[in-house]
Amino acid sequence: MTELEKGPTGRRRGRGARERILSASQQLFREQGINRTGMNELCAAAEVSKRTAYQHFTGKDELVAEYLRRFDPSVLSGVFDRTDLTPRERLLAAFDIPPTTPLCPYIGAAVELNDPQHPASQYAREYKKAVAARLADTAREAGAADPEQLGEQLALLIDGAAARSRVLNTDAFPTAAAIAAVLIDNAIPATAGDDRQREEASS
Amino acid sequence: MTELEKGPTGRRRGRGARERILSASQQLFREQGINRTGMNELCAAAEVSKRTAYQHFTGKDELVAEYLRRFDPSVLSGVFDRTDLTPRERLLAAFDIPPTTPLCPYIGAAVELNDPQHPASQYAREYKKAVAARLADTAREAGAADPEQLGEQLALLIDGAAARSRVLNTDAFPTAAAIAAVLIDNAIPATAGDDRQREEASS
DNA sequence: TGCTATGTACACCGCCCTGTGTGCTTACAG
DNA sequence: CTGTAAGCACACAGGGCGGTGTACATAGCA
Repeated sequence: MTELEKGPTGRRRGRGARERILSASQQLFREQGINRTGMNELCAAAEVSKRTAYQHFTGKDELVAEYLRRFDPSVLSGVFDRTDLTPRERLLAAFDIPPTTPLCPYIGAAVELNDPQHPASQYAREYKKAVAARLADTAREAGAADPEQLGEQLALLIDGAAARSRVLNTDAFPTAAAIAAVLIDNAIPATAGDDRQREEASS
Repeated sequence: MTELEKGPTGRRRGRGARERILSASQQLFREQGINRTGMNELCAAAEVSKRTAYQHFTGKDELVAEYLRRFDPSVLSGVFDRTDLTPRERLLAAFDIPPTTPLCPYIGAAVELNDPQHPASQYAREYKKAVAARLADTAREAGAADPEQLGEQLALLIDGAAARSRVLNTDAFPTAAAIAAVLIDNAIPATAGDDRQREEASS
């Protein structure tokens, strides 16, 4: 999406089938899940010949891994890079995921693939660790006493909200945000150099 | 498992194929997931003829729903019924799920089936609500200011720990328990009639 | 203009899946 | 002992799946 993608050789000939394949993956894998989306269907949606798809990806497994790697982490990086917010606000903003996101695709992939060795599962693990690390960094910036712990806790809240939203078909992120607010206030010493306005989450 | 199961007619003839089928479901669906477990494999594991299986269940969907309905909620009821613990201890004990449980099967089913209308998905929703309700009851018993909110929050923590454990292949329940302790202490007024020993979770 | 990488169209393979049809055997109650 | 419900063995239908083979079309650079 961000930039016109080059083929495997890097010469960028043809008409960008690879991009269309990955774009269709984003939509279909998320809407229907990985296992319920066949390669035929995916290629039809991408308006790409099946043969072409298998010239770009050795198999569905590789495509799935690339799909996760390419997943636009709009929520993630979009929040952490905002300089208009204090660190504490950034931590809370991570829970503002309004209507979209049927389920964090990393959780979905881990469940559907059911194989920790699968490249996609490995990447999902890396991603989750990376999110926790960025949360920990921001927590440190916000002056948390134990930033690593707070980062891990907030990451768990995000995953909990995602999973619970999926099962119950409702938005659980407000609940998670309320918990996050409590944890953040508990973890940041009162003398931290941050604007500590106290906001109660009353639903 | 609890009681010898009767066939569809209730006469209990034969040699209890239905029980073996459900028992095998418990094992295989949990170990391998639902979609990755074929009926052939399942029947072989249950030492049951495929024909017999389809005489007990109209289809795999019905079997899956019954598998969830029959899932031994040892953690759930086992914890809530313990009278040797104070309400507060019972809330915390819900996070003592030591080694087992690859993933809460309800989350797994919701992800794998990807259909909110599926009977199993509907039951998963009911179950999750029931857990939150029992947590809320216990929270009320423990004297929480807003027991419904605390129940929902603790339920979210459990789901978060389950999901995160699955993706990262590590045990996230201690982290969730630490958060729970904070929430519980924050939600229960200091004057609540409960033993309030302060326990810090330092990992 | 031609060369080559890229993409196309579509039939096809082998596999595994859910689910059935059929005829036979066994357990158990009366 | 006998009738009947329960279970069994096994082949097979029908379909979707991931993936391939083949012959052909096109885009873009030299």
